[in-house]
Amino acid sequence: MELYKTNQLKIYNSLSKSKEVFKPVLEGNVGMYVCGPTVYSNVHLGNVRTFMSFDLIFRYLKHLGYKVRYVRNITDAGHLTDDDAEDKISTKARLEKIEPMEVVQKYTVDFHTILQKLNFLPPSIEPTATGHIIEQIEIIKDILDKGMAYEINGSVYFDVLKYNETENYGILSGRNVEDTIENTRVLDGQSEKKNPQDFALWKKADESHIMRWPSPWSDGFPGWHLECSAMSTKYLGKTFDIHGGGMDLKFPHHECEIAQSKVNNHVNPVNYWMHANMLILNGQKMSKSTGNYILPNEIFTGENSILSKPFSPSATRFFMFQANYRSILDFTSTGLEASEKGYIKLMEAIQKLNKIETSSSSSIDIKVWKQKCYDAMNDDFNSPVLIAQLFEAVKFVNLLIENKETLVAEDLEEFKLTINEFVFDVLGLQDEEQEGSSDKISGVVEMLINMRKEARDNKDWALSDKIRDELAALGIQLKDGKDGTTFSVN
RNA sequence: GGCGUCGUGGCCGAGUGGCUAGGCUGGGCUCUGCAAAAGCUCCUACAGCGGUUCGAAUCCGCUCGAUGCCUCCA
Repeated sequence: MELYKTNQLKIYNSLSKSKEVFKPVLEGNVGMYVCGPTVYSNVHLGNVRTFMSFDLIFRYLKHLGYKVRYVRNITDAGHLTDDDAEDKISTKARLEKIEPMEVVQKYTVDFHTILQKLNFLPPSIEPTATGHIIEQIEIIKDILDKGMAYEINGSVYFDVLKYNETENYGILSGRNVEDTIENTRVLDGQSEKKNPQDFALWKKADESHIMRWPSPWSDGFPGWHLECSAMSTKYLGKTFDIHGGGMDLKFPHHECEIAQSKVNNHVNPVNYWMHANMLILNGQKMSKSTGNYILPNEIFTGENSILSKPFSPSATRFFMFQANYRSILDFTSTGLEASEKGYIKLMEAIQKLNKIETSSSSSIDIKVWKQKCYDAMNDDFNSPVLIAQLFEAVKFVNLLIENKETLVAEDLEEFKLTINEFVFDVLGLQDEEQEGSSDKISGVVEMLINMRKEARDNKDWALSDKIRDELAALGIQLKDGKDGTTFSVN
């Protein structure tokens, strides 16, 4: 039987600001849409955090036995910048003297490379904005037909005030339109809009604009928020289960998506809105535009002044998951160091699992422990609490090795299976140490361990310490236990 | 200015009324030829002020501080 039938998953819904029991539209199936990156520069660690949070969510939903269709888009059409009315991708193209789609290609490849290093599962569908211009134009036509948008000088704008007469613009972000009127800054080039809070569905392109498509209104490009409505509806339906994204997209992006879809389809597009919180650096949000960011590759190579050393992808994943996805997380080198040590400790315990011997009785209640793991994840994907339970398991492993605790064969199997499922399938960690050391190296080290044992038996401390110290210098640490010596590669 | 979020022990980070996070660091003990590893153990905190309550880190109010959004942003 599928696990979701016996596990009550609760999800924090940004729309209701509370945890709700998760009930998908279609039993056993989940439709999830996450706003992907705008591919005009290298993806930074802050971007990665959001996608990693949803990678965890995707993995756990799958683990529970749901059939998940996970759609994560690539925004390759660019968005307007506020000062020059030129979109980001064509700005970058001019700067680097290459074609816009070349920029898109370059940074899409970078995005995929980074996520692969970090052991992300690929989404089910990864649609692009430029591949769905026709769908977007159709939605604009429909919104115009329904009288919720107006055309001026070849551009089309959504009429927020009119929409708000019958619907609630601000339902997600907690704003009300009256406040928005008073507090919207006056920006240049927006005077053609009826009201400052109206947002563009279609923008007419001026002569210099490279990325442009024909439409009934002008040669131009789609507005800021339309692509996600178009693609989520196309692949997941008018109402789907989960829509995710970074906290900074809540307003206006997601608010606008709701408005567009509501007019277009007369139903609420999303049942559960999920927002991942920001990763901060030097006390401020990581952001491309302010230059306050760190790139994943800089972590893997250690080439950044704030880092004391390089850190592996799995250590980075572990660091992220030691905080809840809804909390602000502060990125520091010392924080990563602490997580790395914890991660190594966990991996070492897993390597020791097959050395545990079975017993005629169990002194640990594995079912109780296992349930705590599920309880943690069922409580809005509480990965830090899951990790705390995994450290409980580490303690168990060490005690079992020393025969201070015992397990019968059946319990031991369940214990091993549960650890492996949560560590590798759900958290998506990898045993990098194991992969780094080949069988040949293991054989050589085992040989040296045996030689050292002979030396120790002969009380030849000079030789035994020499073997130990020289191996340590090579990054191989020997660990003397009651039942012999083991080693780990750093 | 408006709409939010947050303020937990040396550090990072869970925790929404009474019971415990967990990791890292540091101290002690056990084990060990020594060391490391491992185990046990100690350092027991909730920004401030007031209120509700038999009882609050947890609920309410105010103050202070931090931060996000309000313009593209994960």
